[in-house]
Amino acid sequence: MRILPTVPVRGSPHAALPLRARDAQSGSCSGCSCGTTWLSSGLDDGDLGHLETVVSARRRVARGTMLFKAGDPFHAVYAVRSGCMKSVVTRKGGAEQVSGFYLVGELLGLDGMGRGRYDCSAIALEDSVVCVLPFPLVEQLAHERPSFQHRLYAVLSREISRNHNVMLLLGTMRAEERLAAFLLSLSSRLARRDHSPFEFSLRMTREDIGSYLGLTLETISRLFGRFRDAGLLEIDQRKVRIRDHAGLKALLSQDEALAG
Amino acid sequence: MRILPTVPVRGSPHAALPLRARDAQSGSCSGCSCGTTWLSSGLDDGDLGHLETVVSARRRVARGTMLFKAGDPFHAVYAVRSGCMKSVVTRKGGAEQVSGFYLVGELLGLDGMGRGRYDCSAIALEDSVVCVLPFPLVEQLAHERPSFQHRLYAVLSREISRNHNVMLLLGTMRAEERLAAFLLSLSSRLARRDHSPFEFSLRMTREDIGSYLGLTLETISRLFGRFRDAGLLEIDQRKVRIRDHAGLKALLSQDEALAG
DNA sequence: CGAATGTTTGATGGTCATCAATGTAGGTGG
DNA sequence: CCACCTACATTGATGACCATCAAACATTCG
Repeated sequence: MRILPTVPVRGSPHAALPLRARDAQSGSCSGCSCGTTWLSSGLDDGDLGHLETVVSARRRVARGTMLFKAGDPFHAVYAVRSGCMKSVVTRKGGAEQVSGFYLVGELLGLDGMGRGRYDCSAIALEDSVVCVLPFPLVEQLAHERPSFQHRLYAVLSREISRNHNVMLLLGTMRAEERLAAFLLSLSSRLARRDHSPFEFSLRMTREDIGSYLGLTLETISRLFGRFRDAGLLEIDQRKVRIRDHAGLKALLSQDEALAG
Repeated sequence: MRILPTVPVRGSPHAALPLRARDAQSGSCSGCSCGTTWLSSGLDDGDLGHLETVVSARRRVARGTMLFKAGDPFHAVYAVRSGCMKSVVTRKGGAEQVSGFYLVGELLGLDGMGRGRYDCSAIALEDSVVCVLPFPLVEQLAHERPSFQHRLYAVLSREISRNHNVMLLLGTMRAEERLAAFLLSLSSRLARRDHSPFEFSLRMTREDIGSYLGLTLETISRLFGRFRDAGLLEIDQRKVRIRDHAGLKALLSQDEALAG
């Protein structure tokens, strides 16, 4: 196996966590569950064993700071180990949009593979820790383990599918439906991580949500109010409690309900 | 090399073109330039040589018919050899949206790798021919040729980047900007295929364009009128002639122009 | 040629952005 | 501990932008 190129630490001045680096190099990364979500389903244990050799280090990202910036050279993919991140695309004109939120166990930075440069910036929504997966190593491991390879294709492709859903959301849904879809998606993603699907805390601001959904922060705020009044959910600042899951779902297929 | 699994022909009843199948199996696919666009840049000739072994067949797709349907099992990726295709995502509610247009030389079907099923349908905008790239073979070739592998990652990742741009478009641009962006993108993609960037013919209806841009067909029609009146372009039905390329570009960075 | 499909153009209104003002949490230093 | 400050959230008033509905026109195709 080729020697690990030291991963250049970029972006935030906080740098990598040196205290865990030795663990990582020895292949332990104990307690790091980052692999179990994005590559595990469908993998046998043998493949998971190899994943550890890819996790070369972890890195702490303080709230509000950038893990990487659009235009930075692409060296690694990251898995969120704790905390929460957002990715932001920027237009030449200067307009920005949140292009995704990344919860514990989810992967970010995949978009950088194409040009060799990240095309969006990653910013921590709260103090977070990510696992660094240097791309040359990912590539090599993929080459050695066909099932890992397959899994990697799947991850990339699923990112494309996810984007299709966002395009549908932005292109065809009205504000209410967008927020309902967003909340349901968040809920199910959290549920996958042994979190309650009905009670959680938003890590992002109304503005972030609005940007992601193509709406303004005021509209988001009003919608939360409307949802509360309709008995769909309770909301206190960022604490959300879903009261009527079915009701939220019903918002999505409204047109069908009327048509049928 | 493993034996080529016969590619199951799905979707349209038109099936594969038998007359060229022999060519393809012998590895010639003469005149098929589909590979030269999506995998060529940056590849040496040696790799291109291998591409031919992947192109197992071509398939004719009549205007308005489906190459594959959302939910169909994923077996192959397709490269447009002639004609033009669109992809369509469908919501459970029934709402549809055009998620992309594919010109000669471009790849479609990548989104199917994740779940093993296509998550959008591909429909021909005019009588078209596609090259069939059976996925097991693509995978195998990628495994054998690291540079091909790399190229494949790049293609997938670039699709993600492309989607980010569409999300930006749908999330932050107003109708005028969206159409300008669309026309400029089309223009530059055609230019890459030795086509004139200033004079071309739209293969899709106003409704398709509207769906893709998150607008209605009437809005598209009105915008074309406005662009014509502003001297930005000439348009006669589907024939477009760009008269003021800079003017179109200016529409995109409008806010910046005002801010700066 | 007729029928189907796609396009243009007009009138009207809904949805959501914008502007503006007030209210609330969370952190910091006196 | 309180006062303060900053960031975030709520709520209201107004109108822009674009969807919707409707009708006439053009083009393509069988």
